[in-house]
Amino acid sequence: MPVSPTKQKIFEEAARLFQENGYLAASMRDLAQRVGLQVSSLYSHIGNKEELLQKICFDSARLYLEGMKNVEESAASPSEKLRRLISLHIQIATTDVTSVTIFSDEWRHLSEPYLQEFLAIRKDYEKRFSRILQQGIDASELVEMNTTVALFTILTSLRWLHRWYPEKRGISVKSLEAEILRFLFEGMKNPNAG
Amino acid sequence: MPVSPTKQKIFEEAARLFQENGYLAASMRDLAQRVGLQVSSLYSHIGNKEELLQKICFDSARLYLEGMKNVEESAASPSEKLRRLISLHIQIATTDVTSVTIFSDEWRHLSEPYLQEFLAIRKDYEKRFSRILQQGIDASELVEMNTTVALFTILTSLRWLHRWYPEKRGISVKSLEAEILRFLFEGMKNPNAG
DNA sequence: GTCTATACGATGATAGAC
DNA sequence: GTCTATCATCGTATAGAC
Repeated sequence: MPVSPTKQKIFEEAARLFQENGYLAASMRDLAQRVGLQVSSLYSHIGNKEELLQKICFDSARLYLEGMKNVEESAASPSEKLRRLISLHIQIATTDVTSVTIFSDEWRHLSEPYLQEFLAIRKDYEKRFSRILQQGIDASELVEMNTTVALFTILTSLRWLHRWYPEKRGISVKSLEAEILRFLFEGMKNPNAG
Repeated sequence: MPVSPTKQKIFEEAARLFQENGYLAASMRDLAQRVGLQVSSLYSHIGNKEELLQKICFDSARLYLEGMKNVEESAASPSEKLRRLISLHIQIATTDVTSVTIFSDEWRHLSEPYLQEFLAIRKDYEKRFSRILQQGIDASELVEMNTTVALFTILTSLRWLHRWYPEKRGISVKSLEAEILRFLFEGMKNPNAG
């Protein structure tokens, strides 16, 4: 079903506004001005402010979950799956910047029951991510390590991209990805160090 | 100069409140209730709400800068300096949880000129961190790599600790630190992989 | 669907008595 | 320094005319 152009624009401007100011500091008055409507007119298209946040958060979550599903169903080795997951995060962070920022930082302003639902999805994602790490260890492709520490170090380490990338387009996504993958897999120590 | 006990308590409760709710969602009414005063009485001790945020942000910044200075002035090798810096971050994140959370996430609500001042300090810190990375590369202790990517990957990768640590005391700071240092320096690939 | 007008609560902050 | 009382402002959201 098609979404009306006005509604479309409201969601787009909301994403930009939430990213710039944060959800709480972004007012419906600001949003209305950007869209070119009176505040009350917004409510002909949406129910309330949080609905905007919900859509952004759960749409982003879906991107990650779909990516995870693809990776899980592939026949790749555990470490190759891991590479693809990291690549997925970089891809999303660099192509859907506004959404990812909100998804990453503003989900905490969801009200119940959406907050619980969101956290459950995230926990599920982390669990499936951890499982792949463990499979890599079991297959001796990855070194023996605490998978919880590894999980959060990996996931968190990718969370500067969506804030940093829009400003510094000097580096291509391709080489950025190669650099990050090398860092996480090989570490930064020179193996030939004296 | 000593700080009055009431003022002390106001700052402590503010730190906790800001951490739990975020700066914007934390109201002076909430704070007054926690301190056990009427709202107006708070203003006998502080000028305004943002003053609380400023103190927390710049106090935290000072911790990192002092740590950086100590490391820079030491005679250690570049990679040893890097180890100490990472250790510093882990130390601060696990001992000063409330402040670090606010320092990490809520600085953006500083108003001018404090915001600019804060960003300048942070930029200075990142520059000095990068310099040590570059020295490590020049000394062949670290592998050839993009120092910007490395910088942000390292700094960001440590930013889950202050959110995660308070709940999961199962692991000691010592072994947490060892695990993280190993991950960042050696990577997660098994060097003996077939 | 958009407008004008408005309701209504919460916010940070102040005035002035004690 | 603390209190009670109050202010001005801004927030989300609604009512009802066109």
